[in-house]
Formats: sequence, structure tokens, C-alpha cells
Amino acid sequence: MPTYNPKVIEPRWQRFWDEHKTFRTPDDSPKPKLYILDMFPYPSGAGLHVGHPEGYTATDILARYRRMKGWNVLHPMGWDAFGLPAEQYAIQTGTHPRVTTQKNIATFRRQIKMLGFSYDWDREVDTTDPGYFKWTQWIFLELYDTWFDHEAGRGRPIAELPIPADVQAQGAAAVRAYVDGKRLAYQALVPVNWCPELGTVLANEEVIDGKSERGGHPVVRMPLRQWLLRITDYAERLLADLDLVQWPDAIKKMQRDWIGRSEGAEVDFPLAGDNVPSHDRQPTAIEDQRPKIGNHIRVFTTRPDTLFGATYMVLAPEHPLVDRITTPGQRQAVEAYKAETARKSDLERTELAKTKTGVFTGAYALNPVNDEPIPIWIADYVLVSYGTGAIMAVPAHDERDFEFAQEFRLPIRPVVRPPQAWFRTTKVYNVLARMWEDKDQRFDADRLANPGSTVETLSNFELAVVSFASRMSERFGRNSDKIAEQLYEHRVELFECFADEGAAINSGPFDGLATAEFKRQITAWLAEQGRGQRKVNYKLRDWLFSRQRYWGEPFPILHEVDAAGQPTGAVVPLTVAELPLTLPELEDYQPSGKPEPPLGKARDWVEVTRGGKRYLRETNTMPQWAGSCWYYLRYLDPRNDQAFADPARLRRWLPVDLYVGGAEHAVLHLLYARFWHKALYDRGHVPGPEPFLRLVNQGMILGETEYTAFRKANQPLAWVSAGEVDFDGDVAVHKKSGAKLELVKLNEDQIEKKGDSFVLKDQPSLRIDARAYKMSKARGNVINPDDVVEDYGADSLRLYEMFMGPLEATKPWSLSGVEGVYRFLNRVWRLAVDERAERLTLLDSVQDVEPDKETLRLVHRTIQRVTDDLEAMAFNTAISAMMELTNHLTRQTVRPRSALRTLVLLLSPFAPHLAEELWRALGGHAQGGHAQGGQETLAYEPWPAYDPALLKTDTVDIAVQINGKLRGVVTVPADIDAAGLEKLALSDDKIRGQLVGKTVKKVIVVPGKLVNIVVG
RNA sequence: GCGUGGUUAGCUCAUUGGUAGAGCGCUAGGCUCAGGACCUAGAAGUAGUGGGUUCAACUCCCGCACCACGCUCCA
Repeated sequence: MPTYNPKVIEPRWQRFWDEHKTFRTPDDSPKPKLYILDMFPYPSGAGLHVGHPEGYTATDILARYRRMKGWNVLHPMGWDAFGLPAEQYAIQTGTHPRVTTQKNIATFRRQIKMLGFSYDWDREVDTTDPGYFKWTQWIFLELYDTWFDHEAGRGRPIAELPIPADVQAQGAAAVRAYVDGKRLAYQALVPVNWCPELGTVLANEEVIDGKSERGGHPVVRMPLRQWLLRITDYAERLLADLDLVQWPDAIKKMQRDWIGRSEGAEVDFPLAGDNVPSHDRQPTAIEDQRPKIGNHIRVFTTRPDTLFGATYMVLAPEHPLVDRITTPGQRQAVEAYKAETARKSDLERTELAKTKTGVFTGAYALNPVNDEPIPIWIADYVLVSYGTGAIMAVPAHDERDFEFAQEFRLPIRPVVRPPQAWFRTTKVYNVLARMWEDKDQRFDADRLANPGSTVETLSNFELAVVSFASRMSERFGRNSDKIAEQLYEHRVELFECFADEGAAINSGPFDGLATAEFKRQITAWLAEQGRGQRKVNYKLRDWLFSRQRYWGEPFPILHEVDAAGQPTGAVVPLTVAELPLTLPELEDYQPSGKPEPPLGKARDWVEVTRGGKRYLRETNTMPQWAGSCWYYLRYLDPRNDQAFADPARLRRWLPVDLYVGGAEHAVLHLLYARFWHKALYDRGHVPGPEPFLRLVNQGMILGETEYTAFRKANQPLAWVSAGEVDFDGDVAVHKKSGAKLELVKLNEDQIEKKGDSFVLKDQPSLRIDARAYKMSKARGNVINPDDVVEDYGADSLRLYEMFMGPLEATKPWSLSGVEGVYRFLNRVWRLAVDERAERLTLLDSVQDVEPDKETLRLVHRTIQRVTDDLEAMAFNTAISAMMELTNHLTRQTVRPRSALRTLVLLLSPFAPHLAEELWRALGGHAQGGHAQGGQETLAYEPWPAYDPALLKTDTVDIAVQINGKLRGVVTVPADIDAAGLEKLALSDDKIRGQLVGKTVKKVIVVPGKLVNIVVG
């Protein structure tokens, strides 16, 4: 056993930590608290991936480090175990998802424990455990019981919702509808992303380019009754409170973009003519989700200052007004266009956006600022889901409207005068400049007067500019700025679209106003006239919260039915005492192929009679996000069956001090969790407004770098250089010929670096492709952590994952890198242990002596570097520092025990098994007796401290530059002053020789660093 | 198309505007029957590219190229 054998020591220490509950976290410790959280995994059937241990190792290192620094660290782990794969497996095999899930959890738990993480396993949670989802359901009921008071800016109990008198007057049903329309959890008939393949609807966020995020199945849109969560009510606070957290700027930006706040105005354009039905009915609560219907078209604009430039309007093809306003003559064209749009997937709608399409409805609206009739079109570049689903088009000042107007020859009216700087970048300005110069007489007035001579030398564009400019020059001379301005006002079609801010023109009484001021005034005017109002719009949509699946949390909701079995619309929530509502057992999990949830098959479960009334249970289930929205709260009190967590514990541990996970959750999970947290906060259940104080995203780990050469198919010698190839990782195409090329995978020893690319060793003129790819089964480059642990041990895997590079970076896996850190751990082992001994014995060279000066300095320097690097989460450089110290100590024939003990403590958060073993060999704790785990573990040893006085050296090497070029190095006492340093540098033989015959103009002295002599 | 981050030794990365470094890998020698491991020594750099600021630029500013990630008709 004297050689380093992770297979023996790692399981032994894991058992030790388990049996002694070394990492159990007391809730009542006097030490300062620290909550270090990992994003818990979805336990898939494929087992742990090397990406998981990356973040988990980083947090484990910090947790272990902080414990040694005297903090009471909460570091838990659990399972996000509801979700599609287990259910898909059930459909295929008939195995209950619970069985599959428990099996997968067992695998994940084994794999994670095998890596020696210091979790408090007494706090393990599982989102599929009824004891857990009881409280997921409870939180849903809290949301159901909450409305958002926009005046107060916070959620309040539904009992406090004021009911308007006119609603009250309409009776109980109206009041119920009104209240239900205000709840944070509400039902609506909404167009959903129905995925026939998966048998479920998906959230917008789960649909990418018209396909499901998981599996890439096609998605179609259809209306369905759904549960939604009113996250949009919290948009403002979700945005503002980003200022309260220490997250990467990139993630904050992604959340801001996702919320997509824009300020502007809603403006009503009255419909012109008599093609509008005069009756106007109250929209129902469900219709309230859709654009307003009335005798006007309501639009949202961020540029109300351009209202005078609105020359047409566009409705989304799905806009409810379309059918009502379309004139008989246009109906056929409109219907055809609508059908065409409906056929297109979202992907096609955006990809084919190169040329704008649309159809005139035949109807007109009146511009509210000047009562001018403008045509109403439909076009798919207007989205029904954003704003009001309708726009006013200002082609002069909006790129999309500009393109559309050009396509359909609609009028363009400039209402904003661009600044001079912009004019100077235009083609018009360029023509004007050439016209004044007129080197080649092309713009000569006499020749212009004679049409025959100009046609072939001037383009139509030039001709238009020139003819207008020559008239203008009577008034403005050769002032291009003035003339361009005039041209813009009268011949705007000669310009590109200008979408920025400027001064108002062609806007009646508002002419001359700057954009910002114009916006203020026109918005006030619109409000006064009852034609519009200030409006803040969000890209964020309400959160579609139901899934037509089996393996998810059932909604704790009953729908009342009448004697005929038809729903009355009344909804009754379960009481807390009735929770958890568990899933019924099913015979089969096969989706029906229709959007009816599988739970509907469990009739006994669905049909409920209470108090003489009949009810049906809600058969939708919650999405996977639900359980992960609040798991960090449950860790604080995982077995509590009276509350989701004890308030005192919530106060003690929140917020999470550090949250580490993949950037793929940058928007969805983190936004949803923040939303729930804020709702809970408003209802007084959690102590602060934000759940996660600090967030760090680990980067992705790619497969090993692959080297690929290309050659023409069936021509073994017809190589093609990588520069001439379009290669996406799978298919290579010859740029010139368009021919598909054959790929040849190369080994590292077949290639070499030449310049900034790799070439074939045998044929150095042939460049090859070198890149690393995402790990995937299809590519066959997946690394299994089990294999790495089997071959090198958990400590090597941990250390390597941290040594690969900065935590946040994307980086390729390298087997030789793993071997490198494994050899490093072997060297550390051999620093202390006699490999030839039968039992664990220290080498004779390990002695109780004072370290020499250099060793002592290096030890303290290493403590400083490792400590600073840990604070900065720069694990890779910390490891590098320990390697340097190890290499130094290896060279010593006498190794001071104290130096080794320090190294072992520094290394212990990274490679805890090896460190524990060596710590024990080196004598363990001097006094003995620890609060937790006894004296036999180093887990609570004080972290080494360094003495700044010991970091200093007696002498330093100073660079001497002449005119900024290094010309010599002088060794001087470390504490020399500037004057002394200058004198020493100037008197250095080498430097004196260089200065012969030159005048010293200036000497720059930076004590401790360098001397720069500037000569003439 | 827009935004963010990046480009330093073969690889992965360090480098408060002041002498370009580390680890791994590589090469040679030692040890070994040999290989591996180990020990010793060594080579390896126009800091992507072009400008600017400065006594001095890898570092600050601007342009370009390439890579990664995010957003993408959001009115």
C-alpha cells in the first residue's frame, strides 16, 4: 500500500466522512453562515457526465476551504427528477417512471459520492418525493391566492383584492371571473406550442426554430385551455432587482433582453368608413389575453414622435380585426395570405424574411394626429404575440417598414431630420461632393441641359440628386449640409432609412422638437384627447405552466361540473390538509395523440364528490421547472411537514451566497426561480427579494481536440487544404467545386504546427482542421467519469477538471492532461511516503527541521497564491502554484514536516482523499479534539496563514532599459531608494558602455521594477 | 445583422502600463535488460493583424480578421 493508490484510500475516506457525518451542517452554529449551492442535476439514464463534476468540484473546493476558514457552510445536493425521459421510457417499456427515476437517482448518488464531495447528505431532496412536491403544490396555491397590486408594486392576498362596484353589481359569477382574472396563476385559452411527437405543449422557451428543444420534433400552434403564471406582473422588479445581485454582466444582459422592456405609447387609430360593425362587446377574460377589439386599431410604438410619418398600418395576419375589416374585394387575397402564414413555421417566417410580404385589406384607418386616412395591410412581419399585434408603419424611420414600403411602393414621409453626421455618410452627400468637384465634367450644367449627352454618364440616382441640387444651389450655394437636409425633406426616397433620433419635421405644431421632448408632448396630447397613453411593453410573456404529461406534479385544483358532467367554470383549490395530491397509478402512459393529458384516463382519481357537488381534478401536470424553482429553500429544512421550511432557518441561511451551474439556465430557470421567490417574498414567506446573491457559470467541457484532413472522394492522394474547405464538423465541402470531401481523422503524431495552423507532417503544405466538439453520443467523444475514476481516481478527476482552465471557459478534454495531474499527485505522495515500505511510513527525508529561507519564502508565497486564487475562484492557477512548490520540495533532500503539512492542507480542498491520508501520516492534528469528525480529519483544520514579512527577498533584479529597450539587469538591495537605484543603474558597466557618446535626457525610475534611461 | 467574451510556447492558461512566466507536453542525458515511472538538464514566443497614445504597450484607445456564446422582424 505504500504507493499512491486512490482505489484504496478514496473509498475508505468516503466511508469515514459518511460514518462520522463529517459534513453535517448544524443550523445553530455560532460560526458565520455560507450557503454554497450547485444546480442540482436531472438524473438521466445516461449517468453522470464530466460536465457535472466541473461545477460540483469548484463549489466543493470552496466549501471545504471556507470550513477551514471557520465558516458554517451549507452545501447540499438533490435531484430534479420529474421530466420527460423517464416518462418516454415508461411509454416504451411499461416501467413506472418512479422506478426508472429511483434507479437513476441511485446511480447519480453513487457517482457523486464516488467523487468525494462534502455534501450534507442529510439534506438531500428529490422533487418527485410527495414530501417535497406537497410544497411545490402549496406554493402553486399561494400563487393562485395572490394578485399583483400594480400601485403598490407587489403581490397581495386575493382576499384583499378590491372588487369594482359595477362588477359586484353583475353578481357572483362576474365577481368570480374578475377575481380569477387577477390571480398570479390563471387559466386561459391560448395558442400553445403543441408537439404531437412528445404529446405535450411546450413553453415558448422550449421551442427553438419551430422545433422542440428536446428531440427537435416539429411543433404546431393551436389554442388550448392552459394554466399560466403571471410573471409579466413581476417584469419590472425582475429587471430592477438585477442590480441587487452579483451575477456576470452577460447573464444579467441576457435576462434584461429576455424581459425586453420598452417604453412608448399605445395609440388608437379609428377605423375609417362604415365597414366596421358598430356593436362592441365586452371581451371575456380569456379573450382579454388577445389584442383589443373595438372601433379602432390599437398599436404600440416606441416612437410616438413619428406619428405624422405613419403612412399605413399593418396587422398581424392572426389579428382578430382582420376578418371584420377586410373588404369583399380583398377577401380572397387576405384569406390566401392568412392560410399561407399559418402553414409557415416560425422558422420559415423569420428565415424567409429577406423580402417582406403582405396584403392590403381594403380598409383604412385615420391617423389620430391629423385624421388622414391610411391603408391597413396585413403582413407576417408583425407578430400577434407582441404589443397589440398591430403597428403603425413609419417607413422613413423604421427599417422593417421601410423595406415593406419599398416592396409595395407605399409612401415614405420623413418626420425626423437626421443630424449632419448622418447625412455625411449618405450616398447623396457623396454625389454632392463629386458634383462640386466635377473633375471629369460629368456634372457640367450645359451638358445636363442637353439630355442626350448625360444619359450614359449619370445614373438615375445621380441625375435626381444633381437636378434637385442645382435648383437648391440658388438658395444655398454649395452648402452640401443644407442641400442634403432639403433633399431629405422633399426627396426622402433618395436616402436609406434613418431610425435614430433627430429634430421633428413635417409634424405640424411639433416641428423642430427633439425626439425625446416630442415623445413627452405627443404622449401627453394623446392622453388628453383620449387617443392614447404612455405604455411600457415587455417581450416577456406569461409563463405557460401546464403540461399534458404524466410524470409531473399534479395541480391541486378541482373543476366543478354540473349534473350533465359539464364544467361550470368554477374552480376549487385543495386545502393544505389535502396535500400532497399524488399521481394515480396508470395502466399505460401512452399519449393519446390529442392534447388530452394521460391523467384523464384515471377516472377514479379524476372524479371527486365533495359536499354533494361533483368535481373533476385538473389533469394537466406542472412543468419540470416547478420543482427546481424552490429547491434551494427546501434544503434548509428538508423534512419539515408543517411548512416548506422553518422561517427561522430561512432567515438564517438566505440568500444563497454562491450559485454555480451551466449557462444554459441563464434565462429560464433563473428567471422562474426569481419570480417565485419574489411572490413568496411579497406574501411574507422568505426574508429577502432575491434568492441567489452571487452566480457563476461554469463553461462547457468539449471532447478531445480532433484533427481532420480532407481529400476528394475516392482519390486517396488528392488532398485539399483546410483553407479551401467549408467544414461544419460533419460534412466538408470544397469551396471551389462544391464537391463533398472525404474526411480523414489524424493522430497528434501525424501533424505539426506551422505558422498559425496545423499541417500534415508528411506534407507540410497541406493545412488541416483542428477543433474540439461538444461531447455527444453520435460523435463518440463522451468521457465517462466512472472510467476516469477507475483509471486515475477521484482526486485526479477533480484536480484535472479544475486545472483545465478558468471555470467559466469552454475547454477541451485531454487525456494526457489527466495523466499530468495524476503524476503530480504521485509526486506529492512521494514527497512524504516511503514507497518501498510495507505499511504507510514516512520517508527519512521528512524531518522536524526549520525550513531554509528559500523554502520558507516559497511556502508562504504558495499560501498567498492559493488563498488569493481560491477567493477569486481561479482554481487552475492555484493548482499551478502548488505544483511549483511540490517541484521545489522534490528537489530537497531534507523536507521539513511543517512545509509538507502546509502543502497538504492547501491541497486538501482539491484532492481531499489524498490530503486526508497524508495528513494522518504526517501526524494529523497536533492537539486533537474537533467539533465534527474528530481529530482524524483535516476538514476543520485552520487554513494556513502566510506572513507577509516572509514573502520579501533581500535583493531584487532590476531591469535597466535604454529608450524602453532592455539593455541590462542589475541586482540591488530590495529596499534601495529611487536615487540610489538610479545611481547604481547608471554606473553599471554594461550600461555605461551603451551610453558612451549619448546625452541622457531623462531617467525614469520605478523602485523595485526598472530604470529607463531616455537618451537623445 | 446586433451584442458579449476571447486570440500570449505544441496544449491549457498566468502576466496592478515597467525584465513575457507556470503546469502539462516535447527533446537530451541519467536510472532500467527494456519500456513505463522517476531524477537532471534543455529547447521552445514578431503576444491574431494594422494603426494610435506613452519615456515604456501583451496590458490603454481605434480599425480589421478569426473563434465561442447569446439575441435576431419585439414595433
